[in-house]
Amino acid sequence: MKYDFTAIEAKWQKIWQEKNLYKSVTGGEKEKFYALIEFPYPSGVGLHVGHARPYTAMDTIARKHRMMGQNVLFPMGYDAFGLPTENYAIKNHIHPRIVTETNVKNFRAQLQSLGYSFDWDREIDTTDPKYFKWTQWIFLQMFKKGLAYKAKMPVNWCTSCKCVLANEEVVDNGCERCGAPVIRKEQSQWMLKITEYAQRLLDDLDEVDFIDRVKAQQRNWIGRSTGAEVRFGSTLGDEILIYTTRPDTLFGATYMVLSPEHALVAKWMDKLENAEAVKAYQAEAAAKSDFERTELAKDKTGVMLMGVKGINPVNGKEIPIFISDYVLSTYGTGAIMAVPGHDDRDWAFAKKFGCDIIEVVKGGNVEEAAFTDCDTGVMVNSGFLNDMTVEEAKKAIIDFLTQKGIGEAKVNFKLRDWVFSRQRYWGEPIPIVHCEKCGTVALDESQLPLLLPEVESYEPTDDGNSPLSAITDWVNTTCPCCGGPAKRETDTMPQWAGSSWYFLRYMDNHNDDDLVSKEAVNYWGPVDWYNGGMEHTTLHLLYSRFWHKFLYDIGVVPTKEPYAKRTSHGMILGEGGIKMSKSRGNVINPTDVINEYGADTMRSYIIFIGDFEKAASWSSNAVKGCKRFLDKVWNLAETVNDQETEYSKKNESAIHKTVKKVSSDIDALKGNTALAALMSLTSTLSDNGCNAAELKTLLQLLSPFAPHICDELWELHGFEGICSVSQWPTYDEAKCKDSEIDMAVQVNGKLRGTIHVEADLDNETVIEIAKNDEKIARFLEKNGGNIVKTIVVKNKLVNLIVK
RNA sequence: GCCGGUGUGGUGGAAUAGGCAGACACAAGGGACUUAAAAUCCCUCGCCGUAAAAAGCGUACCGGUUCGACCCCGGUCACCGGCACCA
Repeated sequence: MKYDFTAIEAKWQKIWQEKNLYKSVTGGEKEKFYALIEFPYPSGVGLHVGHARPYTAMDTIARKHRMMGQNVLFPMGYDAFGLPTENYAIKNHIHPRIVTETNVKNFRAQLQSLGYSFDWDREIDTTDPKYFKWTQWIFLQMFKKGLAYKAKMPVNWCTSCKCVLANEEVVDNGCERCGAPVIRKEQSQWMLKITEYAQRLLDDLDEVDFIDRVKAQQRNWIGRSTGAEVRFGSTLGDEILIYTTRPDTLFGATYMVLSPEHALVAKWMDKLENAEAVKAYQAEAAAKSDFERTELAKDKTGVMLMGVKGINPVNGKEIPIFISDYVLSTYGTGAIMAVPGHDDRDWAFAKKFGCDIIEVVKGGNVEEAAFTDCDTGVMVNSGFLNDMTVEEAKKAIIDFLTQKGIGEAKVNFKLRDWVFSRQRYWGEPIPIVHCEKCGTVALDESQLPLLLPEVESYEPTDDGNSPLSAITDWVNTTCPCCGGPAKRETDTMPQWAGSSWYFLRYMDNHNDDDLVSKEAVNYWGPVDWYNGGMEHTTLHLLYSRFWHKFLYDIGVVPTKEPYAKRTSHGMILGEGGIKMSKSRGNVINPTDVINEYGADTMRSYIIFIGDFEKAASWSSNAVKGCKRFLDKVWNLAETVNDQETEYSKKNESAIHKTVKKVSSDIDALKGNTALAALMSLTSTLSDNGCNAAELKTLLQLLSPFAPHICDELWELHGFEGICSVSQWPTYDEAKCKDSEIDMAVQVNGKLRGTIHVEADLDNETVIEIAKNDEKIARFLEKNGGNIVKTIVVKNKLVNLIVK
């Protein structure tokens, strides 16, 4: 019989579905295992091979854990709100809901054709009102706790999407999604106070098993720094609050810099002798895009404020004050003390503007360059701090500032609050109304979900308003508080909203009364293993940790962290290592591969392609290699016609070794070497002859990778039950050893031969055999010398040291 | 500049509690089967060298530790990812 993968795969996908084979039930005796992958955005293009990599890898893990007897939750859903759907809808005059439905249907079919063992009863869709009811509910809870607030502020505005972006969504000064330039725009926006959770988001990284690069990237993004806030005086009487990480260098502060937007500048404007120049600089800075502001980084610009001086609180010295855009209004206090002797930027600025440079830490030459790498230095020119180390001085100055009431220790974060509103149609409506009398009022929970109105046009507007603002029927409503006329909030939520909690909904997706039941979340939480893309590290992954901590605080979830473990996969590149793209025409469609070679080949190849964490390039030839392997397995199975239940002596150790290797490799995300081991085992069994017991184990080990062919061969050989839910084979450590082995023989650390010996011989015997080996003996004779030392690594090698 | 990572045959990649570098596969070459092709099977396949061996060289580069280093340590270079005037 031929290996007819098309028929086999259709047959088994149907059986799995009909039997609900991969259903997970909440509760029970079995140990739970919650495996999660990032749900896709169902775009019109369909599933990409880039999706297939993490999905297939996690499917092998889920399948193996299920076979090991665990209760596995492995769900799938759709993150379906978002701009591409909306843009497609606008262009083709189809409602985004219809577009979404079509795309989801297509995605589901593609996912099923790959044979993933999802529990399809738990499928979710973020655009389903039954789902986004709870997204809105969480927003309301945040609003009630003061974590969601509206603020007018400069925001990132994507010129193409006509919509604001979160800081996390700006990449290289462009839009993360479409790449169009991002400009700054003053606009009133909904914000979420993620900064309130900054310390906890940082601290709790210690408690989770995330790969290091994810942790490092999140730590970087949160950007904690410690230092002090210090109140400087001014000759106009106002206090100037600055933040510094180097309070020890306070005596070296020779000038101050305020950001151009700093409130004191406006306050002082009337009294400034050069108000015109100052205003001109402010206007110039405001007109600069973020891109220009960073482009010009090397050349410092600024204007001195004439008519006011700062007063250094530790020595009473009057120092000049500048405004310059190298000081950011959004970080710290928007004002700094400049210590040119020990900060590169201050040094560059001081040189250009002729400010004094004072050395306060010995060790460098501050006339040549700022001495910044000075942790081990000793203080000078610093009054009572003189002769202290930098570390001692930091402590002493903070004590001093605190005592005198002119400053205190302060922690700062780079993390900013999350800009949460979007001026687009296809997102969750924000369940808020604006009432002239009562102000900003939350909808009553009983009014959730707040549905999107039907509209004729979803076109975004240039004036910064959402398309919803034009739907007066919908906008005009009554205030839930006073019953008077009120207007609905017309901005919608960003795509990251629905994905910030979706893993909770999988646990209990049919619940109409709660976001998730206590029973379900206590049983399934936290996610045991979450795999996803590195590109989400400071977006979705951080946001969802934040939401989860909030839900923990209000008692909805029992754990501080949503995910116990996080791994990440590398990209799949096109043939020759070039990025896949439509314009290059090198995009691989999984469906084409499945049609030509079958899902099992597709799955095997995507696992075999290389190191899971690294980028890998597609190779059509290598796909054929995996097909050949499955053909070999098929052909091998055809040679088996006995009813044997024990492994043969000949194959025993090979089988045990392979069970061991495959078992550990799957959980180490090393499916590539697991498959290599299975290829070797298949060759061994082909050479030695294969009995039913051996075939059975081979099929079980291969099943997580290529489940269809294994279920089919299992059935053809009359094994009991279904292979993909059979019990995972075990191995005996003692039987993983060969009775005879090859050992390397080195002389002075260089390989000179090998000996074939019984395993586990004692050192003396091995050394004797090695010395008397023909090749070695000849070598020793030729090169002379006495053996002065011998090293034996058991069952591996002998090293003879000769002088 | 800061943080993280990577560097191994023609190619994808194996091998790290320091112990035979190149598993497994792709490509290439040779052979068998075939009227022929496809498929399949067998052999070769790091460099250099040889009739064949042997010897020599080889995991980005330089150096160190060790009986022994792709692996550990110090330094250098290249590339990839993230952040970036964050005081």
